[in-house]
Amino acid sequence: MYENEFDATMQLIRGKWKIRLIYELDSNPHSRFNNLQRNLKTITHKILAEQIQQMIDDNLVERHDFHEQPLHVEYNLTKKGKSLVPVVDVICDWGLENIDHLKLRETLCN
Amino acid sequence: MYENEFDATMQLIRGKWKIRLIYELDSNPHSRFNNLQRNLKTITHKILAEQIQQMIDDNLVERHDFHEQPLHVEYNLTKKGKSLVPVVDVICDWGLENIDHLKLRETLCN
DNA sequence: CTGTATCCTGATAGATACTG
DNA sequence: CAGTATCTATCAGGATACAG
Repeated sequence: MYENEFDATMQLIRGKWKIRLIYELDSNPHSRFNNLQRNLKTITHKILAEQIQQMIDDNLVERHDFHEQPLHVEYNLTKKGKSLVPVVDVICDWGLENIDHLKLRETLCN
Repeated sequence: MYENEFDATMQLIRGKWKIRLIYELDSNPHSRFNNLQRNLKTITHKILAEQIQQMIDDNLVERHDFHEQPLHVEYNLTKKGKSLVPVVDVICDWGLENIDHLKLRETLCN
């Protein structure tokens, strides 16, 4: 149960790393756990696992286990997850226009 | 200093009540403190003051003190604040399409 | 009417170590 | 390689009381 559509949507993307994950999985489909951790640089192992799990629960990400040894698991955006990309883009674009670039450590969106 | 444009923008709208405030001030300009508290129903006095103050600091809201007795203060969206309305709308719209309506306590956007 | 200070609680993130 | 468990730090939100 959510307050409203906004809160409901925000809960899906609020997490500190979730947008990064959306962009990451959007540009690099079939990413493996280690790939993601490497690309997100400062993210913690535990936090990555946590945020991915939430996104799976929210049906934003799907997990494909190859049942190989050593373990081989790949992650992808679901259709629902992909549909969030343009939403996130709008937020980024507003930021690009309205946030002082000197205050940005890095640029995420085009 | 922010991580990126997305984080920077999110910080402005992340607060639990900020979108409500944006919509509220957008549809009812020149709102007074009591008005806002009444319309947001379950918000706490202290939290309202806090979130408004942050939005003033972020240059999203402007405060007009009439210097009357008893105190008379009105709040408005700044130009920057108004420019966030379409961004927030996009988030709401995505929610309208993707969140089960049965799980929503109320509807915020058209 | 508007605003501030104190204290408390729950959620989120991170460091670290352990498991199959 | 992928995932879990424990413990800790931080912060946002809220209850309540006080102040100009």
